[in-house]
Amino acid sequence: MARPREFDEEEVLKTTLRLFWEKGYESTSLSDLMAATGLTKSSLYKAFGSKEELFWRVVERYQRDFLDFRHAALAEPTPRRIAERLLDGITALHSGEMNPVGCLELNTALTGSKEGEPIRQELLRGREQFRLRLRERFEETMAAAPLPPGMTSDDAASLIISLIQGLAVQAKAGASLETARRVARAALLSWPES
Amino acid sequence: MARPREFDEEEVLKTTLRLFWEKGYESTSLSDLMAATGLTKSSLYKAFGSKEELFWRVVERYQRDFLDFRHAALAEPTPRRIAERLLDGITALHSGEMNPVGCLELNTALTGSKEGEPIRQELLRGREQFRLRLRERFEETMAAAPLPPGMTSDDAASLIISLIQGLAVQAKAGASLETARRVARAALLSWPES
DNA sequence: TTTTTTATGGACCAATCGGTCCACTTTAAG
DNA sequence: CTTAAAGTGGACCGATTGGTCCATAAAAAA
Repeated sequence: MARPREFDEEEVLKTTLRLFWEKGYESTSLSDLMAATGLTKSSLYKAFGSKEELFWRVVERYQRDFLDFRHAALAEPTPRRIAERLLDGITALHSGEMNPVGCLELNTALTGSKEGEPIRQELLRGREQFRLRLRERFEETMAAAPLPPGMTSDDAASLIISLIQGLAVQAKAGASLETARRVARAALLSWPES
Repeated sequence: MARPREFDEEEVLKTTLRLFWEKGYESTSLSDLMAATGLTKSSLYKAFGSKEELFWRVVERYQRDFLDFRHAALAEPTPRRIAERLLDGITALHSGEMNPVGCLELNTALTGSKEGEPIRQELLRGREQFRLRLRERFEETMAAAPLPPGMTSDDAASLIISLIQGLAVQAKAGASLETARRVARAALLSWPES
């Protein structure tokens, strides 16, 4: 019963996702968002509340649309298969032609002003939560196929997380798809086949 | 033949190193630097030229004082020993009680405004240069002791670099010394002892 | 057609950014 | 003692930051 939106919210979220992904939260300015979406500040704030709320909407979409491979990976029946699918998924994510390089969350989480600290903390919490889920799955599946001898599920989870972050940094630095693939393959050399 | 400095340049560089290290280049403001050093903008600019020139002075010191373990590592006689010393060095760096967490260069290199782009590119160049030196040393020393079977010197160098970056991210996220040590050990499980 | 409700454009805000400028001080050389 | 050179403090600069406010526009409900 009022004036209708002149823009497509989905479209705007898609556009802002690309921006935040590429530059992280703090380095993406309202001006950037306005220029990329064609919207005015008023429309953005009316529709999304604030820069931060818009960001969280975007993170939600990011996880749903681009980090979905994590669920499939965790469902695999052996440690090696889990690790493989995780590293493959990350590699594919970073080499997607249409995707900005790097990881939205990592690009946001590393540095920034004091104002951005709560956001970084929150992202960090999510990452640690995933690490715990990964460790749990390693624990559950190491009966089906062992981890590399001498490696605990905790070691393995931390190692894989470190590799994922490392690959994200490399991607941001311009590493090629082949490089990422070879790193992933090399990292798993000692992981027993199921 | 003029008025003498009222501050110790070494001391100022030490202080600004800590700031840039913790927050990266762009997230460290002139106000931060002034507050931490007790100097005015005039003194800083007179002594160092600009924020960027000061930053490069600081990077120089960082590499000299904190990244020196890389030289020792590259001088080791086998691939595994090289990799070990690199990962140990990074682990020690990130767990130093007096050090800010994370890596000065990584904290600067990931995101920022368009103005900071040249700085990020330059840091990136240095990183790639080190990767090439590492690959070269793997190539030279793999006669003395082999790399893990199926891993080329290029794979190995990219893998170790990825791990180093990953460990830096983890450190920034608050990972403990023990965690870092276990990741390093786990990563090298399949590397033949010399 | 009038009223109500929402959307939009743009002016405006204080705070902060890196950087410049200049008056003033302090020292050593002459 | 004068002069020249360098250091210092602080006012000032334009640009940019995220965010607010209000007048106007548009459409559905009455």
